[in-house]
Amino acid sequence: MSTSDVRVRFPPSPTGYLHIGGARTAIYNWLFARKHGGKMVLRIEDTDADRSTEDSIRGIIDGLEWLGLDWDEGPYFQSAYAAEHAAAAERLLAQGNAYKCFCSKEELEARREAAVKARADYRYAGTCRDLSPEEVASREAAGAPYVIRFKVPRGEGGVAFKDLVYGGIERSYNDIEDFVVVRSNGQPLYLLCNVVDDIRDRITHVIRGQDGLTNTPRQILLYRALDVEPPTFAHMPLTLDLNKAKISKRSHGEVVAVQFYREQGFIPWALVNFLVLLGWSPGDDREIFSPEELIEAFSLEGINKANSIFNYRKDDPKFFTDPKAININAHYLRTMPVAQLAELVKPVLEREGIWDAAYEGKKRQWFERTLEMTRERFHTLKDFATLGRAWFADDFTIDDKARQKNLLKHPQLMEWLPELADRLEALPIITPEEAERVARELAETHGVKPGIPVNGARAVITGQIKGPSMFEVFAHLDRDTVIRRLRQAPEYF
RNA sequence: GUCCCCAUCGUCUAGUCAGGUCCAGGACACCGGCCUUUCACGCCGGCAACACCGGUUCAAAUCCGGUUGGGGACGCCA
Repeated sequence: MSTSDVRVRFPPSPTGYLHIGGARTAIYNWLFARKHGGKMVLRIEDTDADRSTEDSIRGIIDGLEWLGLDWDEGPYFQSAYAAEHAAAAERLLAQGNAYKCFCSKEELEARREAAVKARADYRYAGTCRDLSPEEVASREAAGAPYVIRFKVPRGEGGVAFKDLVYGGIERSYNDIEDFVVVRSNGQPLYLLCNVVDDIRDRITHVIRGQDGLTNTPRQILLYRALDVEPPTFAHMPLTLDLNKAKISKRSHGEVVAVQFYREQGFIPWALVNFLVLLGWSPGDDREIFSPEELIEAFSLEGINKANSIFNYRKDDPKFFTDPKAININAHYLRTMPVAQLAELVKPVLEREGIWDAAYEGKKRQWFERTLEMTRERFHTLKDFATLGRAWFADDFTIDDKARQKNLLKHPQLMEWLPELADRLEALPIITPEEAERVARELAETHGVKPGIPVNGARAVITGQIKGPSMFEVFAHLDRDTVIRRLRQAPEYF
């Protein structure tokens, strides 16, 4: 097989949002396709009609697009191929690979419950497996509803396959029950639809979560019955929470949704970079990858077999998601080309109503310099509009700690700060050097350490307790703004 | 309960397939120091793991068996 024959698929069911676990599956598929010059197919598994609305589909696609994961074909919709699914079921029936089962749902459920109660193993007993054609015909004629079950081989032997992550997997026939492929209402089930779709889409590699591992032997049986060579399988470990439970929106909330990261000011690629590391490693110490580097480094062999844990603590005051994710995002924030960062900050400021069109015009340089000065201590794009608000707008609020520690502690600042304003105003042009000189002179005049007036100025000018060198700030910010905010200092006391 | 899978620092992981170079390396988080007008960045240092028991071997995180623990599947969901 030439490498360009690789075809993978990402088949989400529409849920209205992209789950980070799903995103991780998409990422691995995408990387594998890109690495081998293959194609990725997006297929929406919308057979469950009540869950599939236009909005719920949109949510998935939005998430993928935001992450920058592109696909080569699709989106295809599973529901569009109902006729093919039904035809496959007919074929299985005609070939004797499947049979009609008239057992009632209630009856089966009762048996299952009894088995659970008796702590026994439950499996369909095969009651209808050997019904005579006459019997089948008469029940059908009587209008008895039936499902179609796959006829799993009986006796010795089993299904074996080589998983690209887990290695050899084997399951004996005896452990596989005659599973249902078509509902009593005539609708084929996922197991069959999925196989039929993968055959039609000529999928060569199925890369999916480990929760699909037990489906694989049954699906291989389906491939065989349909006389098609099964694809290669690669199952990836799951992502769990700190209690080793599956992460879900129901129990963990928005943190599991990709959209949440967009709202929180994540850089899309940073999230991809974080997610790919959750269960995969290049085999060396690298952790930060450009898309090209990641495609180059990626391989299914690097996927870990053990489940990984998404290190998220609900209500953690310091980290709103896995600390490593935030760290990686912060890394990109402070190292990416500033022009590129500007593109990402723009919508954030726009949303807050503090964007100035001149930032793309004559204030472009000033804007980019501002980003450079502030990004060192920010973690998300949102920080530019919150912690960094004073750089772009007058409606910032002063941090309480900054007010307590750098202002109220030194009541004389009520006079010193306006005095600093006077001294700065007297300068023909405020340079960092000149600003430092006048600030130090002022401190000396009053016999205090320079840090006192300087940090007081930081509080009233930036609203923060921390930030870049204030001498740089005096010179960088609009002269009138600096002087005005210093003169307003007494208002904070 | 049955079947399948897994097991290295708090978390993500390297090392396991080809046993010795590993009294186990990196990253995040945490703690300390340096730098500094502040904080961050950066740099330096610290804390911290081979689940347990047995076997094979001159030698085991690495191979084998068992135990324990965890996860997944067991739907007329996808």
